[in-house]
Amino acid sequence: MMEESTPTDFVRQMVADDIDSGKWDGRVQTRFPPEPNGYLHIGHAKSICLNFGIAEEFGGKYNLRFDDTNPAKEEQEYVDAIKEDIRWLGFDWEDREFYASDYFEQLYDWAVLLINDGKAFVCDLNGDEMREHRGTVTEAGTESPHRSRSVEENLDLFARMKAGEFPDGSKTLRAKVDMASPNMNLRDPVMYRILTATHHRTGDTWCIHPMYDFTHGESDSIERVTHSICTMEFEDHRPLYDWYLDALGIYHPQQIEFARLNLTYTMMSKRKLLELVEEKQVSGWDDPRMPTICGLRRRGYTPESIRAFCHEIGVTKFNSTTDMAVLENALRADLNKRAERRLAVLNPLKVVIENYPEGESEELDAINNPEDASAGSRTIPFSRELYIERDDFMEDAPRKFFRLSVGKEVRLRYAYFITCTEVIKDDDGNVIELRCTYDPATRGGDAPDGRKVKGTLHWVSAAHAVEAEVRLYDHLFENPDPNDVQEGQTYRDNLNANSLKTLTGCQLEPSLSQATPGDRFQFERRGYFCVDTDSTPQTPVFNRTTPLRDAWAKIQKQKQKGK
RNA sequence: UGCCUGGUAGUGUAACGGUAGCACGACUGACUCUGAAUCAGUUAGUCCAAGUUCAAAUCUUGGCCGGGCAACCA
Repeated sequence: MMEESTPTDFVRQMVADDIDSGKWDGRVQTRFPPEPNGYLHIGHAKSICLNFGIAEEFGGKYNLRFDDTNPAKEEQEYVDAIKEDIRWLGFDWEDREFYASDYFEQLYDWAVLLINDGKAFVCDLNGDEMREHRGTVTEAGTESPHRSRSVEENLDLFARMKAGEFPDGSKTLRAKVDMASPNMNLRDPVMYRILTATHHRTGDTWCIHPMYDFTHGESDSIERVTHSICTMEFEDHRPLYDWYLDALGIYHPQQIEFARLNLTYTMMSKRKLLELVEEKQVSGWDDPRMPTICGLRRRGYTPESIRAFCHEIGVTKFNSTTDMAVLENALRADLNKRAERRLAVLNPLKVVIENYPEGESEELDAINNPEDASAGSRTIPFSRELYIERDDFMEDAPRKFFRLSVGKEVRLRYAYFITCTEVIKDDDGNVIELRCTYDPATRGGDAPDGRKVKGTLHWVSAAHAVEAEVRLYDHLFENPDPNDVQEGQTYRDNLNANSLKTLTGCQLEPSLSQATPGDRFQFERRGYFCVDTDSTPQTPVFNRTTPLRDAWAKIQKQKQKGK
């Protein structure tokens, strides 16, 4: 149990207080209630980590419950994807996988009970009429003309609604609360609507389906949930949550609201994410630029980094936007510790070592992960013709440029010191090849005479290299707030045209030919990369998960600004 | 305009009437066979105004500003 680990946020505080006071007999029971109408995103991860994390920390249980009361929008595909994502995040709900639709029978009985108590009635108003009767935020609504129907008539009508005697939308069951309430949710809310659609679980058994408000608290009650944690937009619904439970006189959990996650350069709106997918702005829900769990997974994020992030950002009730850099920091911190290093040249420039014998090669030792000795080492082949990164060479190099240029000596990582002697250009003046010499005495990367070089470059042996496609990703949106657009524009106008750059002809060290989809590496001096699901042994495809911090790029950027 | 909520460095958060702290970012510097990582340091904050108190980010009152709510969605 909790020893000295003090509560870190107001929700945990509340749970700890309840344990101390014995409010729920020391029990902690939470739930994560997704609607299976879309894919989970990083915002859901925050909720999952909160709900499930609290149960874990306080020795309680957590349920996965699908809030599937709207067959028009929900699909089995989403149920499967949601389960996969939560499992990947590292949570196990054991046998506690529930569906609101499992409670339809009980919910119906409870609705009948409310009718019998005179607390619910069948209403014939259509959508437009109901809207007119609802009033406005400043004016009270007017009661439905059907509000005073007798219990018998209501019972009869509701039974016939269930039996399918009336067309969709022609009648509703409504709670009799208060048409004058300043809280719109309490103005005789709809409990049931007639909606004929095949449900992914109940099929065509039901033509009436309960609304969220009449389902959620009741489901929590059935599952003996102690703390029903949800996002702020349900705060106004809490009075109704409480009203139903009290009217029914059943077990009454506590609803607690927290602020949803916002992240810069992306968005969490399920509706808009769906639009991006449907409009083919991205390749799918798992496009590596998407904030979805499956997108992050394909991008190369680790579940551990996502959980660490969710822990770091805390939980409050005020709306805020977390800097994407915080997520990236959690990612790099994790990957730095576990990703094996490899040498990979993304934009190859050919280098010929003139004093290295033709047709020969040798194996050099390379450390797999300097942060983890147990990762061991590997060998990489070296030969006369190599590739280095194009921007590791400059003809007119500034003083601070520590890399290669004519007459300068640098180290090839784990290999030799080389000095550039000549630049070869094509007819247009483009650099197409460098001629260099190497110092055989520096084998392994150290000079016996103790001389130092300022730069160390990554490289691959041309003859041994594996050719690959590499996809470079950047923010999906230009603006930190995608919805910050001019009049008449939408978030679409904010899409970053350069969010995906595909590089072909990249040259990787040969050990990478063994990599399989999902494998993560650090390409030294470049960033963290993972093998994409599109990858095949013939044409390997790597995604750049995130670049390494780049002090040199920063210096250049500052110089450009200064000019 | 009514109701519900909330305002602490640039950003995200902590401080439970008693020294405003942490993380990310930014900026220095050290170290370096990754211009990475690591280490050290700098920067910068209680929305405003009154009040209560020996003492207020915290309590009171009044402003100001932000978010949510008028689906037979969740």
